[in-house]
Amino acid sequence: MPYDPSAFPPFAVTVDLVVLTVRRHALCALAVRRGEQPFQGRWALPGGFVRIDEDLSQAAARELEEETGLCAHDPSVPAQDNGAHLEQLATYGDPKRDPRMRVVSVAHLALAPDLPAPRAGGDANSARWAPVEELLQQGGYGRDGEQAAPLAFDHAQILADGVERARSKIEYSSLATAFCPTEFTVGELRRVYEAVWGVVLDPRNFHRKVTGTPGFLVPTGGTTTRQGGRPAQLFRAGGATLLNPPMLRPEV
Amino acid sequence: MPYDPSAFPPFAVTVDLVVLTVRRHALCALAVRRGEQPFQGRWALPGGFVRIDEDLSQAAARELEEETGLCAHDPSVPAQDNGAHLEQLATYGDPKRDPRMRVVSVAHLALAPDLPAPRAGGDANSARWAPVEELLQQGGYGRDGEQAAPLAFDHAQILADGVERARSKIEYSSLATAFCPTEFTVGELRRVYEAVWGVVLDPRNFHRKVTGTPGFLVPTGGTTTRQGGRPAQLFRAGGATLLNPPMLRPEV
DNA sequence: ATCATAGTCGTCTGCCTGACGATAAACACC
DNA sequence: GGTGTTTATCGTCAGGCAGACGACTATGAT
Repeated sequence: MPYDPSAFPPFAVTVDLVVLTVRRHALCALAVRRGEQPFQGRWALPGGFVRIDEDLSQAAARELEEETGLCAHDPSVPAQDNGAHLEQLATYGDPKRDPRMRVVSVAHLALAPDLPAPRAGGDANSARWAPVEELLQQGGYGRDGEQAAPLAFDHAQILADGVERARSKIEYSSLATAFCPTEFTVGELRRVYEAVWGVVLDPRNFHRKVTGTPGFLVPTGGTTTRQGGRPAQLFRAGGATLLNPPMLRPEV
Repeated sequence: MPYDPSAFPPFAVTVDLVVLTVRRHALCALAVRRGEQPFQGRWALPGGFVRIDEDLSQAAARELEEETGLCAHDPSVPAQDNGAHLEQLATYGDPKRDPRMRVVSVAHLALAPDLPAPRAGGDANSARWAPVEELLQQGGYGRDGEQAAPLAFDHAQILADGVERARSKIEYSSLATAFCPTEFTVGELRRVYEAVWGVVLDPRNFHRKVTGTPGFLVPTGGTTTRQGGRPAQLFRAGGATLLNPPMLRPEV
């Protein structure tokens, strides 16, 4: 097929973000309220156009920083600053996914600790953390009795794919630590797994597993009682990124 | 950020294909020779522009059919026709990846059985199956003593990502059967694993594992001696797509 | 002082895997 | 027809790991 630079069909390319965190024992995602048509007033995933001189991961990091103030954490740099984990998720390009024009969206997945409060230009009403089940249930009712309209565009599918990626990835990688602050306890890490998977885990077997996996956790020497009860050892994420053998999700 | 439909930067969107098969005990990928600048005469992955009214997966299936005659196998349809497995891999959008213009490429991964001979408009010289190590080694020499120039664009990276995806995915899914004909023996399936992973597996433990995993293999009742030696039972791929527990790749 | 809460260490049992012996059924060759 | 070679298939055994669960420890609350 002969190549003609002027003949290619023009596309708009965007990045959409699935930003996940764990709050109050629930897996939550960042949602923003749309100010314009289409889907005006509906909740959507944060995102925006890729600039012409910008790499896809740069665009995703920029959008993440604009929406949350989080600094994207490059996976190739093991130094754990206060940044979030960011990785490409999948690309969505159905011709009818945006009624205005042909848009291809490269979705990214970000995992962040609980700390940050959402900010969207200072308008607290236009961005929020919402439990993923609330965002994904179609036609149900939200926490305040508000009608839970489905997410705009195909964002429900994107969110579902991102959640599934996160659920499976913490099985065989140390990525669950991305949901924790720099220093955390085994119990806090266990509550992350419980929230993401929606299950209850045995504290003793979990403790044996994570402390027995070399490179997963590094003790800092300190302890804390911020969860109540007996003081717990504080850990930092170790250098290992792949868990072998993996942490198995209980079946069904 | 106000939305202006005339203001978005225009991108070209393409699909590139990593088509893998197992031939002569080696994992091979489909490569096509470029007829135009840039990278004229170099080997590249097959691919092309996404049409304006076409979904990404449709475009990938169309390119796959054009290059190999293979019919894409929709993963949601368990009926195993003579089609290949096809899934989205990742999207590559470095601003400098194509010197001519801004191109975002949505790479797809296809797994096919050995049978098909490459065809690219009847020109046998412009398409071939090449062992992936040969395509990935930079500056080495190919089988015929031909200088093995690196693949065009960022296709070496795309191919490496596709190979790694295939290697890890056959661990926990039944996808290795996509490399086999409709009916196959346990030994043939084992040779697929050995070729993809580049290891040697114990035939006895492998046999126990795959025949003991419910839903993985369904005996057809027939036998064959096409591999020599004692007749082997013939199997078909079962309905199970996820292997639990997974098939573990030997370490190092 | 007592209780509730959370963390940590052990034990036991069953399952799975890796290593490897043994047997079975075809073909090639003499 | 024997003999060797090749591949398939079944069995055995020991070690590792996970699930179930008992026991003990160290804090704060009342």
